[in-house]
Amino acid sequence: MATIKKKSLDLSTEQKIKKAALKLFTQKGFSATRTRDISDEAGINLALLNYYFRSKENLFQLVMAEILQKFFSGIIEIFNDEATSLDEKVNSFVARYTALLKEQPELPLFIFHELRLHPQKLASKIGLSKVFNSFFFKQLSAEMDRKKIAPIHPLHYVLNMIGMCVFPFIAAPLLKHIAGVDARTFETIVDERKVLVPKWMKSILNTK
Amino acid sequence: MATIKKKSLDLSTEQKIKKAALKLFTQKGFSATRTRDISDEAGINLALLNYYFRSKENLFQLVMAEILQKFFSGIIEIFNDEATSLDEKVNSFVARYTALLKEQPELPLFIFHELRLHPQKLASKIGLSKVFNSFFFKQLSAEMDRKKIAPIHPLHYVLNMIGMCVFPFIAAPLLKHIAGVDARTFETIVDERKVLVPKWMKSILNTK
DNA sequence: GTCTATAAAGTGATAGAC
DNA sequence: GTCTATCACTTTATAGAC
Repeated sequence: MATIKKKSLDLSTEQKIKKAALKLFTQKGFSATRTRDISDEAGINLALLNYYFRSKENLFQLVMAEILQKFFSGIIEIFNDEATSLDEKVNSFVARYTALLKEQPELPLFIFHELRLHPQKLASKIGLSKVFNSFFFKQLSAEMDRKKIAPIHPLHYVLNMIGMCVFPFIAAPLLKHIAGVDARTFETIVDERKVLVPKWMKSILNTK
Repeated sequence: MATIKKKSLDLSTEQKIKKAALKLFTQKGFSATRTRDISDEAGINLALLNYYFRSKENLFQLVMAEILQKFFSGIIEIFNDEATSLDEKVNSFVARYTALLKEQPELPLFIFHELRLHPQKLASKIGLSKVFNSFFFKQLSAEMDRKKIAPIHPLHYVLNMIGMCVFPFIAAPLLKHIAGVDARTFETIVDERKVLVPKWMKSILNTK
């Protein structure tokens, strides 16, 4: 009992602040989030936020770095795996990102929103240079060669795959609050897509 | 020469403010936009903003109403046209929204972002109740009946169609500033999709 | 490390002259 | 209608006691 693992109830002050910041930044974005909101959410004093992180901006950068790392590392990893087929990569991608997004549904809207406001500042935190000459792209080219159909720019394929996984979560507020889709139906849809998206991606490769 | 049409250079003060507000709100969102930014952009005095629109909030509501109307009226219109086939509707939708988004690429990210923050406040401004029993949905059901394949929830189909058009513009900051896709390539991709998306939508209907 | 109090700057809005 | 000046309030950040 000398050293016990940290429970969610007894986080360090620093961790409490980061957790609260993660939640509020992703929900409301950088500009709409007040440092007081964060300190309240964390259940600590406002001054402690600056004691630990110096500034709101600095706290944001730290949280953002973790989020971007978490969000994009999966793509690199899957795309560069030389042991898996194209189909397997699509399956992995869809399964992994659907799971991630069910856990943190606000992530895509948050990331793309902030990315638009500060593209330069965040660019250094994302290593995506390896994507375009990844093993995935080679496999994709080979597959299009093998078929008799007219090849498409690989970007089309990636946009479709990512978009099909991510867009439902971007459109979720619209679906739920305006189109009247209930939470139950939304979850069913998302789950069905884990099977459907890979099928559609195959049929896209066969479209002439 | 007595009455001449308004040129973009001699807009009324009220119009100048609305134009500036539209630009800045869509670029940065409500929270990150300062009323001073708007007055500067419009080339007028800050006090005039409140003289004409009473408050930032009020100006936002007005601008937002126009944006939402512009963005969603097209869907209703196309979906309820009983004179066109399913394929024609998809073609119309893709052509119309691609053109709209090439003109105002920030629209989707802005709309979905604000929609998430104030779903209730904006819900009344969007009439989407008619979508789910639209003629489009009836045609879609009929088409899936006619084919021998297992039918999918119509929401899958709509999410794919809208997502395939809209997602490239949501991902644009990522593509341009992080993945290194130049503006020229991006435009080519978007233009190619005007032809490709309808094809893919057909093949999705044939996927078993 | 944590708190209270407060400084310093930003931001929406208005009064009042022209 | 348009401007300058300014108010009232919010928000980030820090100083200093404990």
